[in-house]
Amino acid sequence: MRLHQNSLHHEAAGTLREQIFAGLLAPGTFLDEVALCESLQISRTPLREALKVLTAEGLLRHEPRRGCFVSEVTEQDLDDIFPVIALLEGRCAYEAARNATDADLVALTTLHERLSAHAAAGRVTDYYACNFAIHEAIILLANNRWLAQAIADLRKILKLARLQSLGAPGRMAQSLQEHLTVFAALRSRDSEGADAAMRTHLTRQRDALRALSATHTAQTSRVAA
Amino acid sequence: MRLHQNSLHHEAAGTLREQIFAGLLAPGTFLDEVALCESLQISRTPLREALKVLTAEGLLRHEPRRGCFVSEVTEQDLDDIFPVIALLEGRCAYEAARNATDADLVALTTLHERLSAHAAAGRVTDYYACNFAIHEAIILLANNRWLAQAIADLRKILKLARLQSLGAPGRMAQSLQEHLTVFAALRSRDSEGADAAMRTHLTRQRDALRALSATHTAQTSRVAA
DNA sequence: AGGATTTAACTTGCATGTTAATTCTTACCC
DNA sequence: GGGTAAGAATTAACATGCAAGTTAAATCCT
Repeated sequence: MRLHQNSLHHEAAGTLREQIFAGLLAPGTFLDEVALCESLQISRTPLREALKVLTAEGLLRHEPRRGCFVSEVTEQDLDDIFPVIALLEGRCAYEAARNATDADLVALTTLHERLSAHAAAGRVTDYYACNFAIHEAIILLANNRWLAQAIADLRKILKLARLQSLGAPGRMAQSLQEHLTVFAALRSRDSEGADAAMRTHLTRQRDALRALSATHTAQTSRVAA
Repeated sequence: MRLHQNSLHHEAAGTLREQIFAGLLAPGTFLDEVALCESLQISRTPLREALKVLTAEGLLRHEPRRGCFVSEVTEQDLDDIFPVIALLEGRCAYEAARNATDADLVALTTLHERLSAHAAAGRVTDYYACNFAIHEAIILLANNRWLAQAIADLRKILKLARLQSLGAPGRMAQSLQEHLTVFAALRSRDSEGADAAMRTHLTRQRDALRALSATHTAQTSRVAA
């Protein structure tokens, strides 16, 4: 009857993951099995298998005999995660500087031209997407499956937190400059420089975020007062 | 009737994980669901949930409509994983040098005394265990949940490969010296030095392993010839 | 009236039945 | 004799039913 190209639990895990990233399932919310079964139009078995997968990924937290809840990401988690990603993506930049072919550099040039254009025009969403593409490209150039995996695992948690650091005034321009510095190092095959520049970029990203959340909490407490 | 302290799928995942690490389920072997159900005395549902968890961890590989197989670790994987672990545990040593209290250093002193004794007496198994305890201690001292998680994820894959690098002649003595170098840096709060020493230690570990596998393949091919 | 205890509704967790896809076997045709 | 196609067996994937545990409300006792 039905074409089982991909298994249902795999599909379910995918859609739930997207819903979590989209904020439809916010951190802390309880996941009612039967309700999700109705919404996904599947039975409880594949759904429960999907929940196990997402729990193993760290997106959900499982309390025995209580059920699953969307994981919550604290500021402490961000303080822990960002330095690790900086280390790992720094390493990617290091390797990328050694591995990149001329064709790779041409492709990266195009991406950076687009990034500059988006920054100049103030297109935040496009900037996010292009920024993401550049990071992905550099990770691919590192050509290390497990390095990429480790980064992906941690970035999943960040995605769950739905950070929007570019909201800080001037952050997009600063981010662009950092990216151009990384790219300059890549072009001149300066692996150490690329490593350092990428670590700086991600450290600054965390700083921008922290500043933003500080002003935000200050605002909310001012409203509360 | 039965006390459901831990759920069955959780228990099953644990025992299967141990069986994989112990080599009872060797890389490449197919996991027959009904056979495992009999051996674990559980039904197919919790078993399948356990398989999903282990697949997410990377210990198993899942082929749609075919089933699960124990993951195989190639030399390429080792070449990819070791540098990443070196980076991450290096960072742990860096943080540990800054975080360790005097009491922590006393505990580490005891562990290193034991490590030296095991090395002097040639007790390989005890050396492994003590070596592992020291690595764990330093990871804990780094006090970064996600850094520890990333390391644990990668070490799981290494455990699956059942590496025994201490088989190389003189490796245990060399390993001991490297550990003592790391510890000296920790004691003098030299975070950069601790980082570098730990990275060196793990790089050498990979080298010892590569040399060992080279002699092994040379031997087997000699036998085959 | 306030607190403790019992009980009922609900939900998770496990077992088993059912379906459908893949693979292996076998027979048949070229 | 080799290759292909049809069919049978195997089994992964899904649905459903049942049992046990948790939560919360209602009743009873002090």
